[in-house]
Amino acid sequence: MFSNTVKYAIKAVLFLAANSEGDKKIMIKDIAEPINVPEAYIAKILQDLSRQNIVSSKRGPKGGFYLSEDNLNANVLDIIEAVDGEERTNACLLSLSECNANNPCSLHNLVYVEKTSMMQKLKKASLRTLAEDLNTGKSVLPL
Amino acid sequence: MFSNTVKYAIKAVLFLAANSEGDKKIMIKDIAEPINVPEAYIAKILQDLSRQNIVSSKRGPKGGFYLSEDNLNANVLDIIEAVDGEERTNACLLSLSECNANNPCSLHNLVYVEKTSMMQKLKKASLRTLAEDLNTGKSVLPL
DNA sequence: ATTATAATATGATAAATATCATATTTAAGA
DNA sequence: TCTTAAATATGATATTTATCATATTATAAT
Repeated sequence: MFSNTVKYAIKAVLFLAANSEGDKKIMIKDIAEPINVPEAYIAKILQDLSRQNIVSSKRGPKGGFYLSEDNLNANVLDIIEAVDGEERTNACLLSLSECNANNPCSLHNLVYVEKTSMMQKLKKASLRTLAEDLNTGKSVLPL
Repeated sequence: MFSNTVKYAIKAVLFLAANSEGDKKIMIKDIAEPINVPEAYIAKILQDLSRQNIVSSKRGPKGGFYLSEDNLNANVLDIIEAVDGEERTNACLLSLSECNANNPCSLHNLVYVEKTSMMQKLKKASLRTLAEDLNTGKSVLPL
């Protein structure tokens, strides 16, 4: 469903959301280990997300990654689109360039409702909320 | 969402479903062109699907690919799983090995309903039905 | 039987994704 | 201001996915 990069990105951002309070910063190695993602790889992804203002960072001693209040208002779809590009999430399941109710691919009618609803859900849930779920034990971060 | 291979496989099989009546056979090149997929690539995919009894084939003159009555009873999920393997379709969105209601990843609660429902739909619709939609103009095959 | 035709098997190449490694830059603290 | 700690930038390697090419095998028709 999602690429490794997207999964890793989501995990890392949610880890930050759940673990950095205020402007407390977390180093790459302290992110990589608990979410079980190769350090150098998650570093590259976080650097990219930082450039795109999905996460915040500071270098030097006592530096690291964190989420600003603004960052916390983002949602999962924002992360997915930052990594994969928007076209990809909106793309037709069979890659028909113009796939819509008037010109539906064979799967469009079948799963359009579910697909749209899924995207909505991913867009509605803020990182703040998801972090709360993690901290109250309502959900867990993958190994 | 799906890999190119899966998309191509679905397109090719649906094309066969919609265009081979009875035991009329269609050659690779006459499949590749209308669905706009590289000939050598779709050849490889169809050979694989043939080995897995998703499609039927016959070599030599007047040979080609077709769907037996039995093949026509399959569904889209069968194709996806033949190409990608079953694990992949059932996998957790964040790759948590044990992701379920008791131990849900951060996205599980959020989209489990939609994801499950989508899989159900892909499983319920037989190739026969989807072919009919194509032939009655209710849906189109991607370019 | 021979020929022509079509899938099959196999392997080579290319492109994209994932992973590893490291020199450079920024900033804190002594 | 020097040292150290952190992200950043960059590029190399590996793996997977996608694509191309071709020799082999089966079969219909002559």
